[in-house]
Amino acid sequence: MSNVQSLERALTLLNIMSDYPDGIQISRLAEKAGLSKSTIHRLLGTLLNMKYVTQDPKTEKYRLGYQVLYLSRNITANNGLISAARPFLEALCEDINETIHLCVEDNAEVVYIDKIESSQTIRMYSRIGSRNPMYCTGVGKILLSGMDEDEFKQATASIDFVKRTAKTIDSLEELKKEIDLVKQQNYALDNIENEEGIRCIAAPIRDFSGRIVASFSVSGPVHRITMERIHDELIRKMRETSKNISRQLGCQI
Amino acid sequence: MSNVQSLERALTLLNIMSDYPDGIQISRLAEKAGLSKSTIHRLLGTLLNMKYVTQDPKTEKYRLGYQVLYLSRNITANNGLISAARPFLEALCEDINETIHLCVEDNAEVVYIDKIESSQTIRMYSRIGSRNPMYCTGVGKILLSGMDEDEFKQATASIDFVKRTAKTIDSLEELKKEIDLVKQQNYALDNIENEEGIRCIAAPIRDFSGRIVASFSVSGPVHRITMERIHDELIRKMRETSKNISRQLGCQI
DNA sequence: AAACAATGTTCCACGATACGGAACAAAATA
DNA sequence: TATTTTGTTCCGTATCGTGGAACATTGTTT
Repeated sequence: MSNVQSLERALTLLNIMSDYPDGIQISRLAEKAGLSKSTIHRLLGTLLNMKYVTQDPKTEKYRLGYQVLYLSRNITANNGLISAARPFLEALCEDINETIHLCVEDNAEVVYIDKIESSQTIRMYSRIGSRNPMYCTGVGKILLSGMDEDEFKQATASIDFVKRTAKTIDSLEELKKEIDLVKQQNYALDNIENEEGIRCIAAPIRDFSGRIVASFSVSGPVHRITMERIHDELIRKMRETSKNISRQLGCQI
Repeated sequence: MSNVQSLERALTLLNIMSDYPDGIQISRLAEKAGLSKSTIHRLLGTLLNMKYVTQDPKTEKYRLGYQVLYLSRNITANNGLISAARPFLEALCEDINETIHLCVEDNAEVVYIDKIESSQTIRMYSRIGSRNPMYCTGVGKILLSGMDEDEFKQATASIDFVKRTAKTIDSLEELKKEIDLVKQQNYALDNIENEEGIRCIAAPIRDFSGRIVASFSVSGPVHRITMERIHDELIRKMRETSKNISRQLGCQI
């Protein structure tokens, strides 16, 4: 049940390195990872040979290698989705000028698989590939609302409800109620439930069979994403975009 | 000097999995990798825990996980090359208003590491991190032209020449001739050799030692990228930009 | 339905292999 | 020049990864 030690360590090194796009030296890596230099050195040797890491020819620091890009090129299970959705999300972004995220579910979490940035100076911090719980995000609620009973049970079985803000949902009963609401209105809010000062509205993306396969969201600071704006403008535009992308995927609704 | 066994094996599994975007089961992996099922199972366990791999909830097949996306996000972000080249490429794009790509070689393929989009409505489809063969692209020819004999041999040893269009180069002899030409003129064309209706011109980027470390290209539909325009305008402007970026990297030429 | 095949998972004893301290080399800093 | 920091190599040890075997589960064939 425990991890393969050397592998876990090496992957941790990759994770760390991804935070240092300009490279990082062995000693720092040793500190960060809490490992001896010789261990790091050995693991880096293999990572270098396998092209998962490169050594900057000038600074001699270690950086992630292009093999990682090579891998990511074929996470195409959702690549079709991403390229289908992008033009619509870009149009929406241009229209409302707020950050937009595209998400899918993975292991009962929300994963951000694409992102369109607004030109606003105050931007969301987020990162493609990063994760969030489902119970406190609009995109998560949407994905939950598309699940059948079994899937829902599994996805919510081991939730550790943490009150991230005053408004965070913190019980299963409450969550179930909320999801019922989401099913009715066909959009979901994260009304300052995940991060202080951030409000967010999300809508579903359905495939040919009508199943919800992804969700997208508009998020931003509460003073820009007001409840008025949501009702006057955003709900309508989200529905529009939701319908357009879903149609692109063959959804007949 | 030898690799950490378990790590090398696990990375090989990732490489294999990247060829199966819809997932692959343990037994197939065992075949492909020449390892026992139990070993694969154990390694996959750690890869799953670290989110480098996911298991498709329906088919139970294993696919690359989103952690790989997370990693790849920042590879391109601050590559010194990219940030050095970007302002020049942006200026060039603004000037000629066509899509521009920045590429490096990796594993005998061209990898697109940056892209500047024109405001034209008819755009190239491409994606950062995607790959193309070297023999049928302008950027590839440039990178080949910068290789010494050994490197060239290795990069061209296992080319599978596919006639993507009527004009695609489809033999090693022809390719060698073409590369000799490229060396002389210091730019390369993809004259509708990769994709129907698309023409492209590429130029090298050299580092402090004069070595070609990257290439960039202007591509677009043949009716905009005409041979006249190439000779009257583009060759000159590409040379200019090539020189400027290379100087930025310390190249003295 | 029964027999069979293929696949995924768990267990375990063995020994190969990954481990980290130490010692060394090289470079940066004082 | 002395001193600290960083990268690399070496090696004895015990830990950790290994693959076979046995079991469980599912799908296929007769």
